[in-house]
Amino acid sequence: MDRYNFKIVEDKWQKIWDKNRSYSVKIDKHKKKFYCLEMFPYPSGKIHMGHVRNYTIGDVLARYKTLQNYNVLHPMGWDSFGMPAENAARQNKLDPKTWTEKNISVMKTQLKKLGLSIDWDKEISTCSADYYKHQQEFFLELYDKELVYRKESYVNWDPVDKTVLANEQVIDGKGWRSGAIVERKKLNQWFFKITKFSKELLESLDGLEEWPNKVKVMQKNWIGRSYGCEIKFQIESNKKIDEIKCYTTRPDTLFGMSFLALSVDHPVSKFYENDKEFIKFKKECSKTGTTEESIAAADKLGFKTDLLAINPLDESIKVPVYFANFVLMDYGLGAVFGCPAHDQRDLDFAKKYNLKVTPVVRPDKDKAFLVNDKAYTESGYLFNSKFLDNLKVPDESIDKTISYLEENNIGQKKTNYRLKDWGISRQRYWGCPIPIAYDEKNNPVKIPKEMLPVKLPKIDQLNSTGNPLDEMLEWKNIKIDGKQCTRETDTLDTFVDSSWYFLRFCSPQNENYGFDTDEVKYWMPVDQYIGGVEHAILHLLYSRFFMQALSYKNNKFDIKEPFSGLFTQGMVCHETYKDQNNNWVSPDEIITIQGKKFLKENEEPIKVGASESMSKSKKNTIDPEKIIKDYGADSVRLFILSDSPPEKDVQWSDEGIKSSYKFIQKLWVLNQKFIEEISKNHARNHNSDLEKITNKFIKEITHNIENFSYNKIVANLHEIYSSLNKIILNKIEKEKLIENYKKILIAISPVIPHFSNECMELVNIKEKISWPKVEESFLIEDNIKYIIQFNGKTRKIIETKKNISEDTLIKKIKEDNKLNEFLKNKNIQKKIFIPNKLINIITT
RNA sequence: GCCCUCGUGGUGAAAUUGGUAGACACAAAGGACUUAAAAUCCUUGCCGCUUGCGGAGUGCCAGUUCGAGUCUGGCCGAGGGCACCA
Repeated sequence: MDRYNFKIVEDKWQKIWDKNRSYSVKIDKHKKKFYCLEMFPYPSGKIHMGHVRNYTIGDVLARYKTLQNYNVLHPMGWDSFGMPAENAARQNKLDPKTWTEKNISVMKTQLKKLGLSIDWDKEISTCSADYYKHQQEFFLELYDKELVYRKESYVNWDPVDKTVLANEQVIDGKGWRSGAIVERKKLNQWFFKITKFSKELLESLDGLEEWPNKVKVMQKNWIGRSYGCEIKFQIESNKKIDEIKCYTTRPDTLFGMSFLALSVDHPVSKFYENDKEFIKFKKECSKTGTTEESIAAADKLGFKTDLLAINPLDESIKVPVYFANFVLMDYGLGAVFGCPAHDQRDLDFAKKYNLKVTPVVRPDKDKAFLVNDKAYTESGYLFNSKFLDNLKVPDESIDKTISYLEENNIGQKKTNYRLKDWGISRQRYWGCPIPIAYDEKNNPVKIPKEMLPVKLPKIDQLNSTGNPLDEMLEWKNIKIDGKQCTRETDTLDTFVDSSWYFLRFCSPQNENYGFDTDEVKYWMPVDQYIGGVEHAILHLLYSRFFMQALSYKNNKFDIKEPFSGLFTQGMVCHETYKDQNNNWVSPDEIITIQGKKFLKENEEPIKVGASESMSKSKKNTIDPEKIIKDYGADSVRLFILSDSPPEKDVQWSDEGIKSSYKFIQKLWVLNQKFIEEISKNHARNHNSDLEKITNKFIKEITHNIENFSYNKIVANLHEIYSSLNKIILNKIEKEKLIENYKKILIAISPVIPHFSNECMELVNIKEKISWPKVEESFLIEDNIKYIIQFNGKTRKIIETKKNISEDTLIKKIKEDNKLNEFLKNKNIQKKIFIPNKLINIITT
């Protein structure tokens, strides 16, 4: 028998699919559509195992849906703007474009070797002007709808690299690349008004039934809605301040107020901008502003003003006003009233500055209650609160207090969101230029539509620091309507690129606009989106915002949610290895002798560490290209799906991939047995279990694909192999054998497409294939396995005819030598009889 | 601190509505074939007594039930998210 030569077979089928453009699709209104999308890759150089897993999961689904006669859109593109290209360009002294394009071509070849059913005619790349031209139009569209604005805001500034850093690029207060201490710098930045849609983005999460709950919860928390109240405080002062407004979720604790705290950036701070002590205090506050943990752990600091705030519920109570380091300007109103008894931060602050602690909520109505070191935040009843006394906290107390405040024009009910507007300016070269210029008075001017795209100027070599666009005077200076202007040199955050690419895939060549309305109407929304959970908030929230923004004031576009189904896959992990000096060692440098691992070089023993997600720094990566070369794409696909459910992490192992490879070889042997068997001319049997086995398999595999239980599909493959292998030489009727074998080959084709296509060709399946239907009639069992329990313990499983009566079953039990023993000298107290399943006999 | 998820053999995991716990694999051990090795095939979760059978068993402790991996409450542990959000 021949061995299965995956090299020849896989290459052959990939060429056929390419040549026939087998996966190119067009709108077909007679067919149901299915849009299957995996998060597109950043072209960093080579594909990694994470990509392999992501795209295999998507490909199984796309192939399955195609076999179910859906019109399947399964495209691929490149998220090709971004920092790694700039960094690589700086290091290697070349143009980011050259580097990016080279990577794309390498990775495209690699992806093709995985045998993915991708419509390559729809390939897009976000760094191409054909793509970002439309993004610039969208920017201007949102600008016209007042969903884009410019304001001064603080950024993380790396003074050495002269660039803005994202929060996650600041490690312990230092730039990740330069190591310089990051400064807080105020810059003019462009923002998308994502907060305008806070309510919609939050509330429509409930309609996303095919999203993982985890992701919805994360987005909910991120948007962070709270219900509360704005309260006006009259101020006693010699300055021109008459009132300060605070936001609170606990207006019912107002009688417990003992101070008012303001953010150092609060408008009132302008009265203190010449106060030396205040300037010193403000500086002190900004020092503790780097990592989030340090903020949380930081001491409460305050600066006492000469102002007094009047309690609006009792004008005789006057409390001091402080600036405090724990009050944030960009949440609520940048001012809070302090109620130490019922808020831990306020209590810490009050202790430090010797302020009054007046409890106003107590757990029991009539018992005395004191607060010592721990603020009381539980439910209870109001006291020390005059006319509010005895209200139930929080059920009555909050609403009643708000009503009172509203009636007396002191406060107003208010819903607040934690979500902040999306800052989209990046002081970077390799990104989409913002289509704006500034006139002589520095007012922003839109670049007219006919002057789009604003192309990124070519660059031979990036300097080591800063944004080269700043220095390109020829490019920067531009005349708009005869007026001399200067271009915006910031580029857009690359998350903007990925916020609408799924629309572009519907009509990637459309020139007039980012997408063709008919195409988008047909294909959108994405039925199944698949990617890593690390994008749970940013990318997925931004994309949802983009749909809100496009449909806002636009009657031609009404897609509010881009992804109706979402699946977040786990990571690919591998054991980690260290040598005797605790240096990371890569799996290729190791040999295994009798289950123990040694360094190839000098046979020094290796310390085996925990399995962790593959990363270059831990040297535990496995190169998919090499694995495909050694074992073939089908083996890799099979292994990456086996063992762990796709939403969990999977352990890569050498043994595992080898066993997948062997399994495909076994299937090949089986295929040869089949060919030989049908060529024989011997007498054949009428009866066989083949239909039962096949239909059970089809039923299970269908159920498992529908539920993303891909690890179970692999188990199904092993099971069908084993059952088929047992009966294939049983002289089954030829037609029956062929028909069932064909169904099996089709059902395994989404997972191992090259192999099954080759087999189908060899066994002469030529007609158009589609997903086999389960014929339930074959699954009806005549015999039933009865579980026989005594006192809840299973003692035996006996096979009987279907639908026998309880009495008949009892009779059978009494006839059974073993079971009879359990009835000897016992009284039957009770019987639980579940027809065709189980009997539980309770004896005493 | 708050929120979410998860605890099943040596390992990754199955168990669709509460009804045979450990499917399917990996590893290890033993066996078969072989002059030998590789490859292949078979057996093996634990504790007891020779096949067979019995007992315990799904992080821990209770509860509901004829019956709990699955449902309820409490505790312990791991992972993830948010974090001075008023």
